[in-house]
Amino acid sequence: MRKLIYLADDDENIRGLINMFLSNEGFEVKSFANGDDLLAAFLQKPADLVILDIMMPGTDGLSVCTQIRNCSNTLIIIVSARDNEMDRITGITLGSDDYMTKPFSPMELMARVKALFRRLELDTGGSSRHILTAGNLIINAATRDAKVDGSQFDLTPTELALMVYLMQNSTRAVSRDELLKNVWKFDFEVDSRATDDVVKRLRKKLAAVKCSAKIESVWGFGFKLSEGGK
Amino acid sequence: MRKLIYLADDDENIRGLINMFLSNEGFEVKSFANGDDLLAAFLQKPADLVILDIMMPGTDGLSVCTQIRNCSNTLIIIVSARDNEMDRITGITLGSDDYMTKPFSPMELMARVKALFRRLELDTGGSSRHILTAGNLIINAATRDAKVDGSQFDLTPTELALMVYLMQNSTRAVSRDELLKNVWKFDFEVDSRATDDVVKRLRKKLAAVKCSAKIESVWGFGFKLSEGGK
DNA sequence: AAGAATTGCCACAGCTTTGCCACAGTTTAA
DNA sequence: TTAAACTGTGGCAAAGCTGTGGCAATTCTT
Repeated sequence: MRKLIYLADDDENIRGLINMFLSNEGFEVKSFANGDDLLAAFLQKPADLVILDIMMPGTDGLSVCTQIRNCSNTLIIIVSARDNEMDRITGITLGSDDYMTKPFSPMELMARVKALFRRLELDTGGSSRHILTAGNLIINAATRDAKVDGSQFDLTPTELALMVYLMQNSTRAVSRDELLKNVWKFDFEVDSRATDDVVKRLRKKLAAVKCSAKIESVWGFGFKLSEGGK
Repeated sequence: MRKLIYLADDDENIRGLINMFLSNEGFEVKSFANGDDLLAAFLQKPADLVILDIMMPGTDGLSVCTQIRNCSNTLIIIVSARDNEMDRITGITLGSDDYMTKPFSPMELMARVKALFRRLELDTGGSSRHILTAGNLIINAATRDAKVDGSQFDLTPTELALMVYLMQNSTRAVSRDELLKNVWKFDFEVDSRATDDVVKRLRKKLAAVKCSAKIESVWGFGFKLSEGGK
């Protein structure tokens, strides 16, 4: 799906220029002459990325940045004619993801916009990445390699799949149902303790190789990976 | 958990400087005099963020960047003495998340490092809209995390469900019947003091972790959450 | 085809949760 | 003031959940 980008700058030439470059790259762009209009539009329909000039009539870019960040995770780039250390630092600290000073190269802006979307992709859709880590455990899902402290050990297909799923979702607890659905591909409701069995075997193997990562039980729910004390 | 940062630069002064600043901010830093050493260490134990100089003896920073990006999602910042548009653009395009030119302000580097971690956090952790708060209590219904003042504590399934319901309806008092119907899924009329029991245990747990939010009884009706404190 | 590996299931033991009870303390209403 | 209704508390036992070892069916290997 095409990414939607909002742009606020009081200089019409700059708006046109950036708009052109971004559109050429396949982005959907909406530009605004001031921050208030952008904010209003954003509250109506959030964009995937926002580019804000600091000095604008009405609410300044930094305030708009804070307000957007208060209610959204959207990517934000701040652009400013003022170039001193303090401005950059406050700009970034206030919640923007990048800060560029005018005059800037449109090409560099393009590169940075793409870098931000790439980062978003890596962080969220990251299933394309095959190397997973948890504590001293490294699993390469592509080559089916599992290593602890550099020494390799074996996992069966199911064990590997379960481990990979837990590692891909290591920030949260995963329910047994979710595992049965996504690792076992059972669409229907089943009452099975298959998950417990695989976890049982995984725990034994991980302990045998002194892996710092542990599979913890979440009572009445499922499991959660813990990296284990550093 | 402390973030691990790898840093490669052939200038010992710069290594020391950056190392000092990052350490002061609570990061765990390991610095290397060239890219090859860093890459070797990274393959052994991946870091959370990598800072690469471009011009170094041995493999240059850009190649190291590409190699790391090939096998990992780690955050990468490229730092270079060369400052022209083309360098910046290729640097960012090759897979780094940010590009800074020397000489740079250590404070700005700090700000950008933190911005990258913040983005990572936004993309992975806080992404879900299931975060509920009441006083100093934070419950993430999706990850089943319950925290008071940042320290996590455990809730049983029923306790969690009841707490979430109360927090979702924190503006009003909730009757016992409503709780039995929506949390216990009892369709029929029952005379049960199950709610009181769970509330009893919840109160004990909340008090044990010095939670400012309290479950208040509404006489002859049910319960109501109060944020407490302030 | 025989042997090995994998994997789901079972049964049992041990632990946690949770609803219930009895009783004491509190609030409401007559 | 008193009785009735309601809530807080500790204990308890049934129900539910998890860890474990063993086992059998299936699949993979040789």
